[in-house]
Amino acid sequence: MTSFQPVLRLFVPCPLRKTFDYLPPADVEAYALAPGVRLKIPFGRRKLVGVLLEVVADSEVDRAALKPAIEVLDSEPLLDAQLFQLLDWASRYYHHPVGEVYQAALPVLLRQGEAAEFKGAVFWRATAEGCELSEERFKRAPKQWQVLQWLRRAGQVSEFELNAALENWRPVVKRLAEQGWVVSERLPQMPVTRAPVERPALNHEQAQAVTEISAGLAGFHPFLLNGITGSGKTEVYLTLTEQVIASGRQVLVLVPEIGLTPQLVERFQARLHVPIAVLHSGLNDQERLDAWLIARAGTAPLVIGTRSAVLTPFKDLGLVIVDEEHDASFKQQEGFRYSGRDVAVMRARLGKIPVVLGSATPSLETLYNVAQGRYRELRLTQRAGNAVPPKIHALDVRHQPIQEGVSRPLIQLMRQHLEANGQVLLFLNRRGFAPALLCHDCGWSAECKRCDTHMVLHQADRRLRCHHCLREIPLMPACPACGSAELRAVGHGTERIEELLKEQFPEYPVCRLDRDTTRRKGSLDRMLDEVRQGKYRILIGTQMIAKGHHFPDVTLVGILNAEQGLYSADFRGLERMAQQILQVAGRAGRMERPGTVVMQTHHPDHPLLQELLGAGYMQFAQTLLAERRQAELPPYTAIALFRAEASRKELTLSFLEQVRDALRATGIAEVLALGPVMAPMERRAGRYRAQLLVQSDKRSALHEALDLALREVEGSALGRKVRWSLDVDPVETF
DNA sequence: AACACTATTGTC
DNA sequence: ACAATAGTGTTC
Repeated sequence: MTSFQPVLRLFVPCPLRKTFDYLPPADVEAYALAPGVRLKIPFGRRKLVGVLLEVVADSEVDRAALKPAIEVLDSEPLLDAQLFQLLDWASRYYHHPVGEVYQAALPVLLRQGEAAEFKGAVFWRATAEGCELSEERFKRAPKQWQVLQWLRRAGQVSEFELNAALENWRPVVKRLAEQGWVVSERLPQMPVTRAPVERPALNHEQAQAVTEISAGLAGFHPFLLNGITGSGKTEVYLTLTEQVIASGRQVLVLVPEIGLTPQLVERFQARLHVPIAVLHSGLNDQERLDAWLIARAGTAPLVIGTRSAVLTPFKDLGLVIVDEEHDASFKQQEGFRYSGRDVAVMRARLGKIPVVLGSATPSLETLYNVAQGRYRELRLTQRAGNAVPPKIHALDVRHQPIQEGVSRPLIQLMRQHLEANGQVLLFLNRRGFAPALLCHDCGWSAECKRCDTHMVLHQADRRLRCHHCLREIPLMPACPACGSAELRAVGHGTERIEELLKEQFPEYPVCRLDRDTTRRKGSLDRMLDEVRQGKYRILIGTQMIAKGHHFPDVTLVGILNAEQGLYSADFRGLERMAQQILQVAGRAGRMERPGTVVMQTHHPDHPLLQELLGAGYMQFAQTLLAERRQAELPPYTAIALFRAEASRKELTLSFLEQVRDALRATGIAEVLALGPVMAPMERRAGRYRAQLLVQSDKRSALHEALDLALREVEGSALGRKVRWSLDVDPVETF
């Protein structure tokens, strides 16, 4: 029997590597439907929202097995042809089920079938009563006063602007609204900020960079903007963004996940008189949908966002900027494991527009692309105002009395700087009080029951925590093995250093910045403000302080344990260490007085460390690249990693052996399957973890082998018992 | 993944 | 005898 009714081919949000065919809903003319519209469909016993890929004359599936879709949800396609191309590429490149890739491109509310309709922006304004209040009333509520002043000054402020400028402003505004001092209304138009702007003059290098990039605005041109901290990369972004927006096109700025560097957003806001859509993790579903919709409609000429913003639809995208391109947080670490940076480059290629990758410490991948002539490098080597970049000194701590992780010479140096009225910043990438608890009498140590790791002592709340599975138990008064009371904290975390510093420098207030002290929303911002206002003189923190934020009054930076990167099991350990050291070093000082940066080390003679501190990052990176070439590691080869975990060790291993055998059975000689090996931390959260490394010097061969092997492995019985994933271009190899 | 169906073990 | 539950199969 033949039927002339056409068939709808859909992407369905489920982890199967295929599309699904449906009949059109009753009374719907299939050929009138454009690819990119959503449909509600029955799927098994559930109802899901799928995205139309195409309308086809016939299905390979038996027609009798086709179900009709329930309803069409959109009159216009949500995703355009170019985004289709991008998502299709991403699903093939990362070997991730298409349906889930499409899902990742839609805001939650659209996945749930909500209407894709922008209902207008919510504006807040001060009431007559609110306008009469004086600062007196807000002695105990400075945040409320700040917001109220802003609303009074601006007349009305949209939630987009509030989102962009303030973290966690909702409770503050809610308080004001309860008092009847502010009210909100929904207006159909988008906000436009006013306020005069100053444009600082560009130095020669900045101007050169702008000229070169804007000469390439009409086509795909990838650039590396390689600029040391303080060299004014942002000014280049701003100038380019102004140009592109003036020409009527949109700009996408991607930033790593670091509270979205409010400072960066502020600078864009102060400069551009246009609505900005900000996309970050702090938005609720409605806010996220609104931002997505105004980007798609073109109402927001500028979109600033983290990783997932690279999948946002645009009306007319003219430029992509990826700030801090080396940052590992551009790589999604679960599910659809894409790299926001790499997808951004592909997006620019498909859109025939330039992409600017900015960094003070570019990734080896990007430097390699420059060396290959694929990316054009633009360097910014001068700090604004002719400031000198800080020199990093290695402080030999061998044979030095080390008190709680801070050596005596460093303590003395701190005292000098504090007495000279400077602020001091210490960097230690380990939170908690001590990374281990040991019984001095019998040698027992506190291990996590579910992971192969020590429990970390958190002294302040007298608990032991596992930083890998989040399990926690109260601190025991005596050794559970021998009953001795001699339990000793071994090693140092930020909490312990804080305690030491308070003891050593009772006259100087100490601030600790780590995940434990900034758990509450907005508290990081508040503490950073207090630091900048000089409320604290000594700052101790984890990598949280290394990114984005700048502390002009800091004159001394002490790096306590960065050298552990020298022993990292991960092949990116050294690269990461170098980037971290330079990022931390760049936090200090202002133009007139560059900061002193001191790094404690047991290996002052280590050739790599000497090269980094002496010759600088670029030279160091060349050495690392040579090593990578020797070891046949990325960027000289392409790698992918199969990870597996299961409650039984043999299960994970035999699954990965099956994958390995499937890879070998493809007969593709250029592809090597290495392993499986157990993860460095074999057991985590009670499950055994292992991995299989797949490597090839031909990326196409790697993809082909992965495709074939996946087909083999996917339906296997073992594959269902084991939790597994495939990570193409992994940034973390465990 | 989410859900349902089937075989299996545990419990009164 | 029945229920909690581990193992399997299916999704146009």
